[in-house]
Amino acid sequence: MRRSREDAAATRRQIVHEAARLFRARGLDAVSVADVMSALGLTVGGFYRHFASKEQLAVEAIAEASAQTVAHHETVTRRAPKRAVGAALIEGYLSLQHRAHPESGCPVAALCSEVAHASPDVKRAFTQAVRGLLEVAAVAIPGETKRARERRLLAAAAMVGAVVLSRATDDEALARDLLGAVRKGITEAVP
Amino acid sequence: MRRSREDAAATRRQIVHEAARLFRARGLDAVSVADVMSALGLTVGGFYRHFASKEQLAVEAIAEASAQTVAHHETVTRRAPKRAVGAALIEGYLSLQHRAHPESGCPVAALCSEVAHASPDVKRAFTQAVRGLLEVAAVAIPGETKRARERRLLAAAAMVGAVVLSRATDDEALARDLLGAVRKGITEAVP
DNA sequence: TGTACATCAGTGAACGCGCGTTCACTGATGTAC
DNA sequence: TGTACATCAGTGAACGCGCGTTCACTGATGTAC
Repeated sequence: MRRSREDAAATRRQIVHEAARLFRARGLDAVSVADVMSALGLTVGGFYRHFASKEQLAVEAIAEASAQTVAHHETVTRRAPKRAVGAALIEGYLSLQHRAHPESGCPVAALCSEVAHASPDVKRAFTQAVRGLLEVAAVAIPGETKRARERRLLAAAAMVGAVVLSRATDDEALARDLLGAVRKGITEAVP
Repeated sequence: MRRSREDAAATRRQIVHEAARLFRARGLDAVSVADVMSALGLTVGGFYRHFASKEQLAVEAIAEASAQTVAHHETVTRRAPKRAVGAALIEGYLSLQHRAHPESGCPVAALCSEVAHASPDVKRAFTQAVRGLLEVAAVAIPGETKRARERRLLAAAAMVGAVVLSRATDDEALARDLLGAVRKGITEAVP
C-alpha cells in the first residue's frame, strides 16, 4: 500500500545506506538488489519505485560511503591533538580495525579493482571518492605546492594499496607488516 | 572424440593461459567458464575433464599470471643498464602501458579488491603473487635489514595502489598524476 | 606387428539456480472540489 | 471540513537470461594380448 512522502524518502535513504554497507562488505557484483531490499525487510519489486537500475544505486551508494568516510575523518581530525592530526588519520586508515571492517570503511579501498570494469557513471562516483580521500590527505600533508600534492598522491596510493592487499592476503603477518610499513613510511614524511 | 595425451595437456595449458588473460582483463566474476572455453574454440562441457571447478582454474590462472609477471620483470632486469635496474622496473610497472593492459600485467593490481571476497584457495594463490611482487621489489630495493623490507612493502603497496586507482578513475590527468607521483616518490628513495 | 577392447578428450544439450527487471495488484496517501 | 478520486509505495509472482556444473554420447587414442 502507499506510504507517505516522508516514509518513502526514508525508505530510499535506508536503501542507499544499506547498499553502501553491503557493497563495501561484499563487492558490487556479489550483492543483489534483493539482498539490499531484504536486509531492510522489503521485497525487490519496490526497489524500482526509487531507482532506475542497480547501477544507479551503486553510484549513490559509493557517494554515500565516501561522504561517511570523509565525515569519519573529520571527526578524527577534530578529536586528535592538534600536532598529531596527520598521524591519527594515517593510523586509523592503516589499522587492523579498518582492515577488518570494509563495510564501514573507505569505499576506495573496498571497491578499487572492481570499479576498473564498471560503467562510466560508477567510475565517476568512484573518482569523486578518490578526490575526497585526497582532501583528507591534505589535512595530514597540507600545502599547495606541486611537491605537496605529489606526496598526497603517494600517501593515498600507498594507504589504499596497503589496506587492499592486507584484506586480500591470507597471511596475517604479511597483512600487519604491510599496514605497519606504510604507516611508518608515510608518517616519516609527515611530521 | 578423444585426443592424444599431449594434445590434452596442451589444451589444459591453453585454458589456464587464456583464463589468466581474461581474469586480469575483466575480473574473476565477470568471466565465465564458457567465455574461456569459447575463446579457444572449445565448448564448456570439456572444461571439467581438466578442472574440478572454476575456482581451481582461478587458482591456477593467478599462479600463471604471477609467473608471467615475474618473468617479464626478470627480462626487464636483464635488459636494463645495471645502475638503472630499479628505475626500469618501477617505471614499467607505473607506466600508462601497464595501466592500459591489465590482461598482460600484474595480477595483484588486476584482482586485489575482488580477492578480498574470494575463497581461501584463491587468497593463497594471490598471496603467493604478492610475494612474487615483493621479490621483484627486492631487485630495486635490496637488503635483508628490517628497514629494507619495510621500504619494499611500502613501494609495493604504493605501486599497486597507483595502478589500481589509475585504472578505476575516469580522470586521465589524475591517473597520470598518481602514476607519476608514486614513481617520483619511490625512485627518490631508490638510487 | 596386428587386433580387440577400454579409455577418455571433447561435444552439445540439459539441470537448477539466482540474477536484474517488469508488472498487475493493494490500499493508504494526497489532491481537487 | 468532508468527500470522491487519482496517485503511487510496496507486494509477490513472473519474465528471460546467463551462470556453474552434469551427463549421455562420439570416436580417436592407448593398452593388452
